[in-house]
Amino acid sequence: MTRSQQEQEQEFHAVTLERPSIVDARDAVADGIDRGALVTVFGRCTVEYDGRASSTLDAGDRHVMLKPDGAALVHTDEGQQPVNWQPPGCDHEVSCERRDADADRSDAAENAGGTGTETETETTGTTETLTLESVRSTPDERLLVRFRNVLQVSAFSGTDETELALSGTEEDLRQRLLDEPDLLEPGFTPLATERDTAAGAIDIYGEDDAGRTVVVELKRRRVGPDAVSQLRRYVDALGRDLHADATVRGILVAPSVTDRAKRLLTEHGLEFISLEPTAT
Amino acid sequence: MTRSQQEQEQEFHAVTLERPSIVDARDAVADGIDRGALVTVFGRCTVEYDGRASSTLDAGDRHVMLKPDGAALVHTDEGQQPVNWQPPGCDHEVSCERRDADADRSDAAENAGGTGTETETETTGTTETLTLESVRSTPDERLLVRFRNVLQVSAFSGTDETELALSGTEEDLRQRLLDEPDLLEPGFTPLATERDTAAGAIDIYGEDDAGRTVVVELKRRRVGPDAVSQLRRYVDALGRDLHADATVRGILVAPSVTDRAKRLLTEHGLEFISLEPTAT
DNA sequence: CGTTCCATATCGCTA
DNA sequence: TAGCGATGTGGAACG
Repeated sequence: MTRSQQEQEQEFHAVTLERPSIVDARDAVADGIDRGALVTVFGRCTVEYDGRASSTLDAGDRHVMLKPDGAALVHTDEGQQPVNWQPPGCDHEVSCERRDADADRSDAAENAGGTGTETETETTGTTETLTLESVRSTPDERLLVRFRNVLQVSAFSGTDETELALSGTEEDLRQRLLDEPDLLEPGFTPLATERDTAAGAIDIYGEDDAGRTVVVELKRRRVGPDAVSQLRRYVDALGRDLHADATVRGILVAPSVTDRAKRLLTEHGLEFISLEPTAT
Repeated sequence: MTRSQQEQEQEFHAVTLERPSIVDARDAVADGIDRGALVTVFGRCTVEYDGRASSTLDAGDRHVMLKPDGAALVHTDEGQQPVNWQPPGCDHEVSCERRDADADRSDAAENAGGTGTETETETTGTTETLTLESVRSTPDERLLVRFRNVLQVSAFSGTDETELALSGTEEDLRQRLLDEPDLLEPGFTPLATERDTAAGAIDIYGEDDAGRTVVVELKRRRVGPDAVSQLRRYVDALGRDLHADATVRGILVAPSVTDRAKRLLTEHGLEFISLEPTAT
């Protein structure tokens, strides 16, 4: 094995502790963070969040992931979304805390202090907690996870230089229409994309065969009222930007529209063309 | 230890395999899924998705989570969001596949078939893959993760009966305004919430001290043009629903607005009141 | 189921 | 950094 291969191998590994002590867990998490690893902790914990909003979560068994870019994720056994999280850019800190054994059940006891209740209880078995804290600024946000029981700590190292190749996006729909403008209507001529107006940028700006200005708003999927409002904003703004007498057509391009959106389109003299991001 | 405690203990545990064989990994994943555990796999894999859109991801080291509710998450070491995923409601399947060693680098070789290239290569060391597949319908979607190298498989069992307590939401802002209507303006009287119109439901519907109809749209944070359009839709719709001569005021309530939104408000004769979800 | 709208939305781009 | 709009948005409430 060459030196290069050794280094690569060294980068691709996992360290796992099962049922570690709180202190061992702390050391493993700290080491993983220091080495730029992706760290996971599974166990019984409470969660507190304060920042754009505030939340608390009582004790339960959850999976926590700390990423080297500063992101933090707390997952329960349900849902695609984490129950609590922190965006990339945070500083992760890990520590041990000696807490009142009742504190995790009721934060009312948080300020009780060492009043002799630090003995073990039959339900918790320990008064020590593994504390994970992820903090960032702009906006100021703080996530706090306290484990009273840790079943597993892991630190994963690896490489991922690849990029996702995705198709079926609004960008694909745009290319499809620019490649074949007649899909909108015969004689349509695209003149610009992302054309700026006082209300924002128009997806596709062009002219119809009669020389009338056309504003095209693209959506990759079935649309509701919000997309109609968006198109309307652009048509209004362009009408002001150009002469007051100029005729501006607004066309929504999407696979389909809801009934309410259809009504709004009609109400405001806007049009709809059914088109999907990829050819069927 | 009582029987009840034993059962509870049995529910809270983790099974971990480090550097398992592909076959052992398959068995551990299958067992975890069968037992309703949260299963994680870390290793070098490729990912394919097809459904609402389509995507492919070349080989890299990633963390995969399979939840008992059918959700699947593929995480790299960066970003809060998974690089690929599947929503709850999927069926997870796990299997071993014998594949052409080059197949994971280029799917062009996928249909090559057994043409004698199944010998091990120096870079992969094996031609077997651990394949995770998560499928659902409505819409038809399929996620396929193929591991060439598995560093860890874990299956976590636990309980989480708690619910998140969250504050600082739009609902809090609504309650704040309903409790103290003068925060909007002296003499404001709320008459209904979620009042339905042809354009959708109004957050708060009421009257000012002069008996004029008031439409209030709430946002928990700083708003842009979309919120103004939304308010405008409701005001327009209510104007049609009521008599044509009725005066309808539209008031946007949020912590702050962007310049462009401010301009749109003025353009359409709408108003703005600065208010946050929670008292400062 | 589909529709509608909120979200600690997140993410990428641009001025 | 803030604004703006897309997202395989996800999720809940409602019809």
